[in-house]
Amino acid sequence: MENSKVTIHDIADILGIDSSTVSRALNNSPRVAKKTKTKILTKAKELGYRRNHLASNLRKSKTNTLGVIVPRISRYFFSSAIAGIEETAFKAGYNVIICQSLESLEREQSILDTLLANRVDGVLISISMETKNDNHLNGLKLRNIPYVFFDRHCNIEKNSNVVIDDFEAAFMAVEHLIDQKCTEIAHFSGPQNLEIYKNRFKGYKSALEKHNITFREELVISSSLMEKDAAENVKKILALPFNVDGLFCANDVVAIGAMKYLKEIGIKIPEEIATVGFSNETISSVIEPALTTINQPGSKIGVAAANLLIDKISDNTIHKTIIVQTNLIQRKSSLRTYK
Amino acid sequence: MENSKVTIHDIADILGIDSSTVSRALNNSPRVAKKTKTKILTKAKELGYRRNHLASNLRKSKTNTLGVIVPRISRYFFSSAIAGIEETAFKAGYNVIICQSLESLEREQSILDTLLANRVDGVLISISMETKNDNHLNGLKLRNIPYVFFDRHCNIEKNSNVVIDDFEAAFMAVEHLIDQKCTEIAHFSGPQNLEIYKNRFKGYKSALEKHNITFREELVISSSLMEKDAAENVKKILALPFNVDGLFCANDVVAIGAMKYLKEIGIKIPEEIATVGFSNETISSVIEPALTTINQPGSKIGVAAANLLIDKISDNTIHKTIIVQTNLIQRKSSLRTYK
DNA sequence: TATTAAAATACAATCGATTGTATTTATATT
DNA sequence: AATATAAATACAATCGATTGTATTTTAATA
Repeated sequence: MENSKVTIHDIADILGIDSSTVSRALNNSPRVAKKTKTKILTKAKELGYRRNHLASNLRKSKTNTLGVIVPRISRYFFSSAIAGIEETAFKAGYNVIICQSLESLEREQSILDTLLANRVDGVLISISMETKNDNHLNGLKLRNIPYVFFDRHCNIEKNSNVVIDDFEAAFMAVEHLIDQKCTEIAHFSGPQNLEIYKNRFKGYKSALEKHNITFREELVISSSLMEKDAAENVKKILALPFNVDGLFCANDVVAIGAMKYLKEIGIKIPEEIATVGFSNETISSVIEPALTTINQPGSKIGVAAANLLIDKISDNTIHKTIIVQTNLIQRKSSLRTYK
Repeated sequence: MENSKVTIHDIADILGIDSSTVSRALNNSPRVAKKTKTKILTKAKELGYRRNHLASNLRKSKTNTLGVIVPRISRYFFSSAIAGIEETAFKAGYNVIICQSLESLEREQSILDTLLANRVDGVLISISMETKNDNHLNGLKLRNIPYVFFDRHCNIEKNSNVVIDDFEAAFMAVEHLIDQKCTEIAHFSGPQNLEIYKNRFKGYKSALEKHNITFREELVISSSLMEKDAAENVKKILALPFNVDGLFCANDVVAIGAMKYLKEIGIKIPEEIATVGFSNETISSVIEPALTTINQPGSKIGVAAANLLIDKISDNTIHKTIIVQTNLIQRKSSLRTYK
């Protein structure tokens, strides 16, 4: 007969011992004799006892809850990161509150308020496109609540991050285009306040330099990287007096938007414009031609971020940046027969 | 100077009144004089007071937390449902714990244990493919913890559900294929223990009957509806002595898998086989030809389910089934020039 | 056996907010 | 002004688990 209302006092009363001993036994404290422990554990099981986390947490002033803030839960990368976070957190006895900023700084701030009100033990955050710094994390800093950035981070010292090497990944992607004999490569970049897009841009530029390809400012277009931006960006590029034959996009969504528009106006991919994206969304393997892209291991990043945060909860003086390996997935959108 | 350690006692001490009055003031009780209320509220704001939910919930024995169980968070339908749930729950002052069963009954059971241990106030669940009934919800029933099924439900009386009309949607989809002059329509169905797949099948059959098209058992294939099942299913269908010219799939994932394979072996879509899916995943508008499918409004379903659960939390005698409207999105995979 | 150290258990305060009951203060009525 | 009534506030127990300190029991040593 499982009854949720069984408390340590009930067990104590039945066994004629003190509730503090019961508590210690249930926490496997060495201060309780083995014989008593088994007696208590048996009775607890028999009565269907379940620890009341509210009471326990109140006493310990811990909530065993982590807050997670992502721009959008429906993006495949974030949903797999969340899956990794949940998995790790649960194993360590933490619950997770998931919130989406929808790319709005204002929402991000109000979410942080909510998380504070809920006294989370730590926060995992991937910042919105509008976010320029970590000022709005002041509440966390003041209360010494640890936080870890993952993927979209702030370039600020003494922060902890789990990220990929955006520079290297972009470098790899662009070098691949060059390898496919592209000579005029355009780049669709994201908001330049975000480190990841800055670094992807730097990687792009650096790859061009290495291979002695002229870098042209006009071929770099920053946008919010939504599907709706794609056609506009493509038009701008095509209006230029350069014969663009390669396109490196800072995410898959804009890459796919661009491909759709290019196909619409009859430009062949990859023959006329070889295209590479970033993130490996589910759609990318489905579109035709399938999109070459950088694979970001979402789940792995989630696991690493959660573990780092849990470490920081016991010792918030830890400052660490973990870099997770990415790889280039070569698909048809960029593979062309050498001319 | 915001300090998270401010309690009602601090406020009470400073103002020289009792903490119970402070508590009542903060809860806007009519038992406190207006003047005192403003005095307390002002001081609370000044000190940066934040209610400790742990203490409050312990006393009220409520957690203000909802549990959500979905098969897989990365499916677009579920992530948008979750977004709707979060939104609604937050507004009503609830937190949400999200868990994924990964289509495993065993995991679903252990998640329910975790949710019980966390004393959630209610549960929203979309059952796994392995789940056959609601026996494993016994823990919830015993403790009178309300729960609401959404999308994937159990066909059990006195349960509350937020669902779509799978029968009607399937009927609509198949009628559309018939309208496109398909005469031998195959159906890829899901596990028959799930109501939604049973109903989609019934809708399929009923549409055939209405239009005097012979129903053939061999043209119905049940599988787990994963991408890996698709090619296998298609092979079975093509091996039959019927000239299949239409395909209605119980979800988009298997539909897309089927399309990929059909294209591979040179069968033209929609000319030779017109195809319709179910759920409107993101990929479906991207694949070529774009997939005709049933649009399930995930966010709307999430909102409705959360609202219904919150209602049940105040009165668990409510038993209600809400049906959310779907619509058919016609795309190229099924639209063929009339022969 | 007496004494001491160590092991096991009991006592009691605490975490912060809530709420039924008791008491004080203010207002209204005759 | 005296009394009755209502309004405002104070008191104190409670939710269930944890934990420092005190006490009792057991084991060890002389």
